[in-house]
Amino acid sequence: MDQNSLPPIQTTARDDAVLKALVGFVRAEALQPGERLPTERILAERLKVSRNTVREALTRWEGLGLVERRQGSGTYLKAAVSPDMLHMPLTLAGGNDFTSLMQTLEIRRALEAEAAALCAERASQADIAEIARKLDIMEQAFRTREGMSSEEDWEFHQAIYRVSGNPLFEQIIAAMHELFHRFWEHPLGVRDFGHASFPYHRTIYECIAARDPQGARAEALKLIATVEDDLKRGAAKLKLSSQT
Amino acid sequence: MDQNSLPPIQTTARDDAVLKALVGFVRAEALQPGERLPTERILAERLKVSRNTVREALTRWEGLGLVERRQGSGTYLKAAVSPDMLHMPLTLAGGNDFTSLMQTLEIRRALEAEAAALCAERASQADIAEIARKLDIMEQAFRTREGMSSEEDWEFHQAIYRVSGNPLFEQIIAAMHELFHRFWEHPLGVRDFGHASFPYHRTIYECIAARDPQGARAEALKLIATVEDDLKRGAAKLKLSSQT
DNA sequence: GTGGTCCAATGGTCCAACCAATTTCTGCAT
DNA sequence: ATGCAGAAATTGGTTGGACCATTGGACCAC
Repeated sequence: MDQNSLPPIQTTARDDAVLKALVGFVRAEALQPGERLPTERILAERLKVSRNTVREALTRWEGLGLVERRQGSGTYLKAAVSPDMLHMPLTLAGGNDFTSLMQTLEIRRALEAEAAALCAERASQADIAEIARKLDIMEQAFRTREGMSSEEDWEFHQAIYRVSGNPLFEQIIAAMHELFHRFWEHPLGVRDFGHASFPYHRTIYECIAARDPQGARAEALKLIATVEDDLKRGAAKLKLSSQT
Repeated sequence: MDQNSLPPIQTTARDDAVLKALVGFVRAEALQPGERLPTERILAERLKVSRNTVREALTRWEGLGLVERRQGSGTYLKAAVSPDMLHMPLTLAGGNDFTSLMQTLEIRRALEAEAAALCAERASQADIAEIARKLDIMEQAFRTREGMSSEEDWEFHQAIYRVSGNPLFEQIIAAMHELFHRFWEHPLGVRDFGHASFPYHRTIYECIAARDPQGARAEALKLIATVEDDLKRGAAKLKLSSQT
């Protein structure tokens, strides 16, 4: 017997049902992000459930960033909803903590390499031209400002994720990038943070233009490795300075 | 008199305060994942807030995957908590269609390979023994039930993610695993789905036990490749059957 | 042991208020 | 009419109390 043939019975799932009904409502009314959805009291009455249950459901959506509640005003849609959304709550310990940054880099290393390889496989001529444009902008910003510009750098990488044909790359890395950003602004005392990664942007591009997935993957790995080195240097420096 | 002994009345953000207090409690008691935390009624009484407020707070933690509630039993810690956790709730508009599943597989391929490699680098003897145990259970389930058991298979992979030392692997892949589960409920007519992946579980383990990161990475890639093939076969079959 | 029954503990839901922030309306002075 | 301060209505946030459904252990008869 296959235990999968006996799915666990589910007698109650009130708040889940509320959310499902709410998805249906949003679609039926074609609600756009920013619009207000019915008050908790109305929802409770219409769905024939307690207001508490409605609140628990909305609390879940609020935690997922799908909705925003304003006391005295109402509850507002914050993002598009669809019947089969995939929720990926990521939690990592510590903010500027070295370990968590290193952990995000391990994830990014895996995804960046894969995205670069896929990009090299799938890029059209137009895609390659677009990436070249972002690369030029980044390189020019690097020369005029004499240092890595996180803004233009990010644009370049995003172009690669987009061309990879898989939107998940951009979304996942974007979530972690946000975390990285605050720290990027004021690096850990490493003056030329990210400097070493500069040349690899062009080598990645050249591999993509040459339709060389393995090369693109290798160059992406080298790029992340330089960032990891910078991070380790910064951590060592920080450790020294905190030893009074 | 110590003014710290006066519980400051925050007019707003009650449930946030509850979570902060809960973080303090978990650290003070050194609660490990899997352990039970106080009942809602006790928390409400101790923190001098309503039980509903406690519930809203716990609902948020449940949504973040930090905690699991079992009716009639209690609320259990599911992950380590720290005062300065960073949450990145990421919701993706997915679907049960072939394309979405393929996209999640591309992400999983990247992460699975990296996790296997890191695991091979970092595994202690105890870790290796634990993975061997999960592997045995899985192989036995395979033989007795003559087919891949998603439950035991998942346990094996989770063990690898855990040993990798980076909780993000488990978190991200777990979210995508959930999506796959839905799909498994509605099988695409491929009877022996996942069958081909079976032998690679042992080869991955052997590479890990031999502390061979590159080998582990290669075997993990082969495993994912078999799943991709199964998926493609299922999609082709579905396409045929839908052509009336 | 095995299988039942009972019972206390616990999360899930409900109700009916009241509080706090916000928005809307009202009415008066200009 | 206009502007604006204050009242009133609206809405999310909180409270306390009650009951239901599930769980898991204790106890008992067989």
